[in-house]
Amino acid sequence: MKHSNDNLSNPTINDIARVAEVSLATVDRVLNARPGVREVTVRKVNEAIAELGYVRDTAAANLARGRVYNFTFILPSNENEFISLIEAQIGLLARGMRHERTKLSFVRVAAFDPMALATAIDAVDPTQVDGVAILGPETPSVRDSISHLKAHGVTVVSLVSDIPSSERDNYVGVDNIAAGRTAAQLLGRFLGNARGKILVLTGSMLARDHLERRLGFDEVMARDFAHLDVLASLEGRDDPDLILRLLPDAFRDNKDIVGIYSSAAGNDGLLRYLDAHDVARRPVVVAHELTPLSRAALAQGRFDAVISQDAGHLVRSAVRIMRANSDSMPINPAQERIRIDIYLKENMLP
Amino acid sequence: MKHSNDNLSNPTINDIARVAEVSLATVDRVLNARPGVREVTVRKVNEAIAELGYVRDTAAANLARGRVYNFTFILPSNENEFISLIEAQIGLLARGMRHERTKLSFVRVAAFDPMALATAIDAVDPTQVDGVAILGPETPSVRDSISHLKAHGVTVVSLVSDIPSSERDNYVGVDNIAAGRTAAQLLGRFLGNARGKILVLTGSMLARDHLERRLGFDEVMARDFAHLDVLASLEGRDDPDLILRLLPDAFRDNKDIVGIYSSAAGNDGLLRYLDAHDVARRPVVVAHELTPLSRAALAQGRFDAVISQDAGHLVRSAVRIMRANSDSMPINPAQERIRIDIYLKENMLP
DNA sequence: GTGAAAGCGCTAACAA
DNA sequence: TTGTTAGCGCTTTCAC
Repeated sequence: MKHSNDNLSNPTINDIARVAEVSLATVDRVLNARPGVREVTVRKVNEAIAELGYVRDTAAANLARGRVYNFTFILPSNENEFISLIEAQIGLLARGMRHERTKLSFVRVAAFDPMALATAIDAVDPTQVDGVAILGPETPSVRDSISHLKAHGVTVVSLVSDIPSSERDNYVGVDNIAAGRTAAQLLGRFLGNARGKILVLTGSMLARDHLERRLGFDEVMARDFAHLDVLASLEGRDDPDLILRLLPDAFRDNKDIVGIYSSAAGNDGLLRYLDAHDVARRPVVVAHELTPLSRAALAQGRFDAVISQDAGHLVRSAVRIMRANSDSMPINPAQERIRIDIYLKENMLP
Repeated sequence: MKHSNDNLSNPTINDIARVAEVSLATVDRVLNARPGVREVTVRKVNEAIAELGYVRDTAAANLARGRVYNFTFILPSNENEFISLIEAQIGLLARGMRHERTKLSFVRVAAFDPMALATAIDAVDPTQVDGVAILGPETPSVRDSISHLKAHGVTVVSLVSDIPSSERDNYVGVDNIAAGRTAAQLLGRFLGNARGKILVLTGSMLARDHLERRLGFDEVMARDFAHLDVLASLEGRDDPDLILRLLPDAFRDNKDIVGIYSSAAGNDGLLRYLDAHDVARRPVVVAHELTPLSRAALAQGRFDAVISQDAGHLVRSAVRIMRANSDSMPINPAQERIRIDIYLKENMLP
């Protein structure tokens, strides 16, 4: 039982030109919506395109154009292993795509600082850049800057943390509400019938991804694990030192912490605290993003599970989407859906 | 702080020809290792290539060649939701790649039948096909058939279940030992301090993926959960009806089954049994592959976790690898590493 | 408004 | 053994 797909060669603009009885140049003008073609001619060409089922060969088009894609990532500049991972993947992909007419660059701006981010977005030169991927807070100023960019024909995607109220073309990242739900389910199940309090570490109330995680977390905690007492979020601003300073109070005020959900960055602070204060009954810890640090913590049993998203996939996906948008080509949503990865000590591999 | 990557235009064969003081045709001959070029000339050209850091523009090359890639998948023909998912992804990708000079087809052969598989591999016409992806058992006859294919210049990848003793170019699928370890960890943790027996359903002793999963599962069970009693594998041959017939005996002989690891296909049989025999204390169930059935079971709380691998990624990866191999181009191992996905009810999404 | 022709980077006859 | 030339599918001057 064989299934094959035998449409020998696809139609080219030559075929269109012949059927529509016009020249190559005219077909090209219609194809690229260039002005200066009579209505009638446009229709003739479009009919031929429909009739033959023509699809443009993007590779050939880019070759002829000498087109070069220019994409920029705007990332937070704080110390953050996960962001470093993304940065590394950008560099890696950039090397690989130098010979595919695609240039990647990145800028780092102060974290959780909407004005700095807006300024960075405004600094993008629409004549030089085809697409921008933004990782940052969702605020009116950021929305305005994105709007400005869009008005100048730049494609914009939000990365890791969505900015749905803006005119961004796509969001590249996990469903953070579902990620929070997953963390809750894992923590709840791993705790078995233990009772006590759950400490939640977050980054910033400005960060939509952090808020969404908390939302999903609370939902499942309330629904499936009502016997556990979830504390208010500790806002660590992704800063290990700040977290280290915040934790003593939290543990003094709450003697019976049985679980910790570290929903943002700065895990180093948490680990340092736990190591120093060898708590009698080690709490079950679920953290975010597989990085060298969380990987080690997982291996040593200091973290029980890590919810993550693949930095390589994130970057490749963002670039594929920006490229497709630049060419007004469709994307494959299944390929671009970033999965919520769950890592236990056993499946984190090399 | 901006990082950019400014090597304006890349060198072309024209540049090589000029530097090496030869014609375009000669450069092409060297590039494609065609015969009939003097040693000295070859060296001159290669030096120019190295000096200029030339990298061939594959898109342009394929355009000139009119090259069409032809890849075939050989899949088992039993009723199996996961295989159907793969098949669907092949169809989907085939449609998308019709305009990228890539043709995909598939054949289905009897499952767990090395001779049928070998026959199917032998039936591949090396003059028509550039690459073959094989999902099937690892036996001497299969190895020989693969060897024959390789000798005729066809690229071969193993899919889902590896065939490492063969000359296959790559394996596309998860690390099944790690998958088994993960299942054990999940099952063990979810069981808390419950005690009793663990039922393991497998497909066939011929299937390397099934064997590897069992291996990893036993390893972690013995190490971390020695208080649980893991039973011998029940060989269900991925057949729901067979599984349904096997289960009553298993449950009669073992009154205290607290956990089930369904490591292969045929989940429908397991679910039907569990529904019909409403066991007092529902065992914790970890199964493999996210399919419509296992998805529903997760949502309803009949499965506690599902270990999976993304069918779309599997197919895209196999095609990318076969394409790269056909062009003797490097692959990006990070992009091709198939992740062990863990699904709970909370993160399976649409 | 429309068309002819050159050319993007590479390959493949065919000559020499 | 090497070079010349046409052409893959598309874009882009520059004429008409």
